[in-house]
Amino acid sequence: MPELPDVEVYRQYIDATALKQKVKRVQVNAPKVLQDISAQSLGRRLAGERFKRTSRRGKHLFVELTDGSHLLLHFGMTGNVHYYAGDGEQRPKFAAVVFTFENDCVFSYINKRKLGTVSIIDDPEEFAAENRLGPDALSLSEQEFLERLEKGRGGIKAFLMNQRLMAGIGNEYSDEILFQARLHPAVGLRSLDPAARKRLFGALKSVLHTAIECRVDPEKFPRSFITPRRREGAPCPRGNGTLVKQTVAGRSSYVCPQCQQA
DNA sequence: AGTACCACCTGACGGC
DNA sequence: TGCCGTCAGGTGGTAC
Repeated sequence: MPELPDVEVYRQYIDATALKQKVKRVQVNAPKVLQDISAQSLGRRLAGERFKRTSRRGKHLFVELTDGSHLLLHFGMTGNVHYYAGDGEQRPKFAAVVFTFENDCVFSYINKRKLGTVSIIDDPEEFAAENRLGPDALSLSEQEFLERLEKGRGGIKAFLMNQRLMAGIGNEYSDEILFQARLHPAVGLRSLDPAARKRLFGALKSVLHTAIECRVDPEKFPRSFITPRRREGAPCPRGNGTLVKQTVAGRSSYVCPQCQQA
């Protein structure tokens, strides 16, 4: 799940729960997710620190600590977070890293497939530069977006998912954006006319904003979205036919052949 | 520069 | 019910 809207909702969730709490101890159940840090030193770095404030860039979530360093969370394909009272509720399944606070509440970084990342970094900006992460997709102006479009050469779906051009869009939301913009994912950037370019930018913003407003709950998504019915043979929300699945940019993609011409 | 493919991990699901 | 193959919303490396 975790693309930009999901990670934004996780961020808001942390703000509403674990923020300002002081860490008592850290338990690492899946050392695999730790990057450039041992379980022991993660615990040492965090003990006594508070979760001061959160930020996000694309699919990366940062929690600033009292000492100015940042806890970095990336969720891969199966990451999630959960906060609960330590005594009553039982530890969620697949809890990879568990943070216990002074108030005995628990913040859990969950990751079933362990493809995510937990680390401590000095500075998110520096991290983004080192990893060549593009600007957050929601902070991108139309002009910046169009400039990037003009420089690109490949297919439109690969463009949207390229984290170096803009950060945050993954497989699922790229399909939704392209459906809303009525563009086929395999269309080459250079064949897009100005109206299509503008439409794409509008769809990008509205899809991401809408998903966040709905707290990424597919049941709350507008009827016009394909995400809640993301499977082959599902009806096109515009009543134009049925969705088909095809591989584009190496990923499973769902398109309405009537609305989205190749 | 862009794409295609593999690897990383492990669970969920459908078919037999 | 049980086993097996297939697929999964991310990312990074490698090889064209």
